[in-house]
Amino acid sequence: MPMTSDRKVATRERILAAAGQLFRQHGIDSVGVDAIMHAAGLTHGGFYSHFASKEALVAEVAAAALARSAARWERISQEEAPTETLALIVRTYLDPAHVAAAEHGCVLAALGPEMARRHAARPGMTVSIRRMLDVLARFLPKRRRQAVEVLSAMVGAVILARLCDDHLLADEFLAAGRQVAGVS
Amino acid sequence: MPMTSDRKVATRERILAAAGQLFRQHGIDSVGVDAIMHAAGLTHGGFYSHFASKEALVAEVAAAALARSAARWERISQEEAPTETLALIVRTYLDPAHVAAAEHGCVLAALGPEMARRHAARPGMTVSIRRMLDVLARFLPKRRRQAVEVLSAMVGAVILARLCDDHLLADEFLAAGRQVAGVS
DNA sequence: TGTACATCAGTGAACGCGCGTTCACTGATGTAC
DNA sequence: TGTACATCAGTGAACGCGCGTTCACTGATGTAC
Repeated sequence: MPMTSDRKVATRERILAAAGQLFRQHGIDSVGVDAIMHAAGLTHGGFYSHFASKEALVAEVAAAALARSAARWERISQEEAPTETLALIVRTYLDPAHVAAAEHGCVLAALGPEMARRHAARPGMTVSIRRMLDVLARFLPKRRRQAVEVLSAMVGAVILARLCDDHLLADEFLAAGRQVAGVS
Repeated sequence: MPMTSDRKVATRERILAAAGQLFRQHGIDSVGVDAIMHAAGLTHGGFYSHFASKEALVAEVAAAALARSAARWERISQEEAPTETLALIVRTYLDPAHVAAAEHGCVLAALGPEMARRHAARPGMTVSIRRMLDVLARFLPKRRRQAVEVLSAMVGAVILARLCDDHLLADEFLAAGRQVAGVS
């Protein structure tokens, strides 16, 4: 085999990362295969050595980017003190920096409705949503029931904060999400 | 003046309604001017007698469709018994029918992130978000603070319910939103 | 009331452009001997 | 170890297509007299 498969895997992951960032920043339909490959340091023709179509890429990006978020929450829950975990997750999520930098933020808040319309993307995202709920539930007094409330409130709050023309109102949404989680 | 201006206003509103429905169903970038005008019973060339550009239409659709939601909440708050208002708004929003029919539902849940990227659309939406918060605050024990929590949770819950591959999990999100609002 | 005129909402062909995808090619790399 | 060969990730020109927008036009309607 010419070219180690390690190298191919690395290139593939560079494409996934570039696409994930550009999709979250500009939306899926506003970013072409050309722009993605350019951001990954390649030319557009090579795209089809890695993915069957742009739609196939979209589904993989959704799954990969959200799995990264879920994995980060799991890592925090293992490495940090149990009393700090929830506050760290919630404060990082409901932070003006997250509102401002959608391209590095949560896929649910950046692309939720767009991904919901692409049926191929949904199974991969559902898996990660469950993992995120599991982490939250372990650190909330009302467990699972409150985990579902907190995730809903966090996603909604970031989306509404990004939509608002007014920083004070945006901050109200972020504070409201923290309130639902019981994090000051 | 040929053609009564009433007729022009009616046509314009037909275009806005058609665009609002198609955008919520398929996303903004997936719907062309051609498809919008066809849905409004016209041909594409006439579009520019009513709007300067597709972007101008998008901003007007965002403002108009969300203003409709705000107006409906206000009407409910005036016409229904005060003890029923909150439950009616919350149960209608967090209903499987709303999850299934995005094209007739709330613009925040159907197009939030897409609209947040279009700066021209944000001022018009912020006005309606405030109106919706004002209605909710009047019927919630913790007033404004809880209104911001409830709107966040409702928007997040519908988006997450649409994203889930699993109806049971989707229903959990809807129930969680009702819980935040204190509506059984 | 009837006729000539002006207006402009709406038509449909045409435009330049960027999209997703294809394909013949290249050249760096791993394998065989 | 050195050489010939096979593989295939990545290149870049080309494709057909649908997009947003323009524009000369038409014909229904309101206005003037």
